[in-house]
Amino acid sequence: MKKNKRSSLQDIADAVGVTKMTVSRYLRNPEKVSESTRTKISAAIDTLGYIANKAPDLLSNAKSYSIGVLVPSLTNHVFAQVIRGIEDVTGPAGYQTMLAHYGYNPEIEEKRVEYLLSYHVDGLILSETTHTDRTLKMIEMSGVPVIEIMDTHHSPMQQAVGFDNVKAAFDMTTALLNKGYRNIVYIGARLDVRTRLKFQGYSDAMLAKGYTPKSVMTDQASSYSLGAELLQKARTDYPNTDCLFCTNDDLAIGAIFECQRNNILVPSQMGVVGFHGHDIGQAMVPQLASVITPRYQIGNVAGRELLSRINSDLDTSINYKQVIDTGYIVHLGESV
Amino acid sequence: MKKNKRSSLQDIADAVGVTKMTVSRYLRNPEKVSESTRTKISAAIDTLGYIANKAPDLLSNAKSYSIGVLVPSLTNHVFAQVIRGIEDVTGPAGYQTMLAHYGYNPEIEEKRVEYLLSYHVDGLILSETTHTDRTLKMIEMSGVPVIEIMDTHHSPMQQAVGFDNVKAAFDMTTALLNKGYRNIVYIGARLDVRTRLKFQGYSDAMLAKGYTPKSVMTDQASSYSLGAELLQKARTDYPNTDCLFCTNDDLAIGAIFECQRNNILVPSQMGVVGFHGHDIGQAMVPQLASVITPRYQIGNVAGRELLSRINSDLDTSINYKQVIDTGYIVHLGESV
DNA sequence: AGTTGGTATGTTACAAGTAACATTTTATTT
DNA sequence: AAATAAAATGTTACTTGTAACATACCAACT
Repeated sequence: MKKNKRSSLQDIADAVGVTKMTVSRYLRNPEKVSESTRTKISAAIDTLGYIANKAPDLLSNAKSYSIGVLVPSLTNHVFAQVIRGIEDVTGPAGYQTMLAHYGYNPEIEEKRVEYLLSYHVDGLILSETTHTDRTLKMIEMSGVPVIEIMDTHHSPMQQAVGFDNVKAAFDMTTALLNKGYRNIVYIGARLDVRTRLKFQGYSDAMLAKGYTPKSVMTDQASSYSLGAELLQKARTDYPNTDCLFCTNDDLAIGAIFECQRNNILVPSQMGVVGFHGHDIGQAMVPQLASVITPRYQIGNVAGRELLSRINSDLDTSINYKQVIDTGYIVHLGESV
Repeated sequence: MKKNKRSSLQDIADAVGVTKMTVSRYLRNPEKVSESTRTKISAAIDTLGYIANKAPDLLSNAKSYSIGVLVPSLTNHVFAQVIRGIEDVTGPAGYQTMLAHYGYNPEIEEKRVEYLLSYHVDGLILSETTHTDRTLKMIEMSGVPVIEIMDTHHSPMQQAVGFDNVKAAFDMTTALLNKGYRNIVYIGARLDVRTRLKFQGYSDAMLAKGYTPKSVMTDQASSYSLGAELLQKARTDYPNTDCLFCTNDDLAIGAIFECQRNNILVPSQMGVVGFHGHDIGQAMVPQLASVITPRYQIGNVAGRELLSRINSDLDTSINYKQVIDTGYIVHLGESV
């Protein structure tokens, strides 16, 4: 049994007894088609279940009204809010999001970018500042506007929206030192660029006040249970640890749970700090100290900027460098 | 300044001095092109940064090697694992995922389905069992295979992979009653189909043993803070509440935190149960009682089935009804 | 030299929809 | 009734890549 081919404009036209041009007009400017024809076409479309084909749009190089959004991971709660921020701007403007993820891997990112460009997305939002050479080349040649989100520490391809991870970690570490912590250990997982940047900020702050940076790092993916493990490792490696600066909230929360299981009082015996300020950390007891990052706003601004560049006549992809800093809030909560 | 148009096969051909057919051959069957031409084409492609255009694939009705995956929400952690399960099968087989979300709204789902079909996806995975008439029509006419995941309580369009939400809630409620709880209150948010199915299972179990179902419901989206609120509402509405059966882990965890803030002992003064068995609930203190659902496996099985139908010659979209039940585990943890 | 066979490359047609222009039909005016 | 304007519909050309067929070229053999 053969699959029933989906119906094209031609099929509708045949059913009604006009040319496909008339059907095309009906879809685009109904008022240019006579009342009687309109009724017949409408009925035929309902009966045959017509679905537009994107191919001609791509062919004629028209706008696809799609934007490509690349996030490293769907498990990472950070990006759900970023995406909401993007779509709250792009959706009402008639753009659909093509969402893909690449597991923090630049080679996979390259494949995803190629995929998105092969569908002629009108713009790209990337979550990384490091890319393969071919990724850079493809984007440059395609001429689509690109915005890199989350980190503004590096010089952007074209435009970046986010905050400075080094500075954020520096500020948080300084606040912890001011609170009296001295043996702060940095806890890192999935050694991606941002984890390294935060470690740098932490180290800078420690060294600035004459303390030694210490860290427990792994390339495993973050999880609550990993946070528990790394707390134990920190206490073994550095027995007088008085505070953990975790690269994200998941690790921090896992560490706090492990403290609870081992009757280590937080914050009096152990301070614990996360990064991003997720709901769960803010809802838990004790409330988690964290750097609260404006994820929704980052998405929102990125979406707005991207749209404005898509709708600009200028080729903004050439010789265009701009950084938009959305800031962050050092929030000390109850866990330090 | 005009945007630099992306290069086509024709541009490569012009640069080398052959026809685009030769370039096409180079990409598809390099051995059919002479050594010298091959070298020149390869160089030109590098220089011009050629990216394939998907349009001709769509036009010639060839397979797009894309599958559409529709999830209700990206915030809901349930689906991150489902997607991983899907892509672990479809990725190695050369399929890309077109991911979209619809905020639990059938009208938006309809738009997303239309969007995905306009890009000629080879198959669809939907997370819902209720759809608009037009959604059903479009899918039927397009002839693409569809799999509905998560719930198997309803009769599927074609094929469903998941578990029976009614039965799962019934089993959990029965386990709670066997443990001695009598005043179990059902806590529901975002009144989607699955929340209602679970409430039905809970009610059936309560009534079967002669107890009165009680519930606190809201159509707000789930969150940890909402769980805290609903705990308080349950205690106000039903002062002798001894256990909360929450429609998901987020609400349950929020409720437990609120108990901790109010010095209500869990489980001795209040049992709390969630649904889905997420990491966070399993890592926390006390470990959350929950119905552990095989989300990765659901995605995996759905992906496998979809691929097998895409690659089948038969038109499996007609007169095809199959339900694959992946089961679930009632896990009582430490919070009851 | 002429035939055969293989290799490399070219030509044409096609898929779906639309812009631009062309033609036909209908309505309105003189 | 003829002329004109306006409305409705049709025709052609174009976008990209590839299948199917056609041609050109060169080497090997009779």
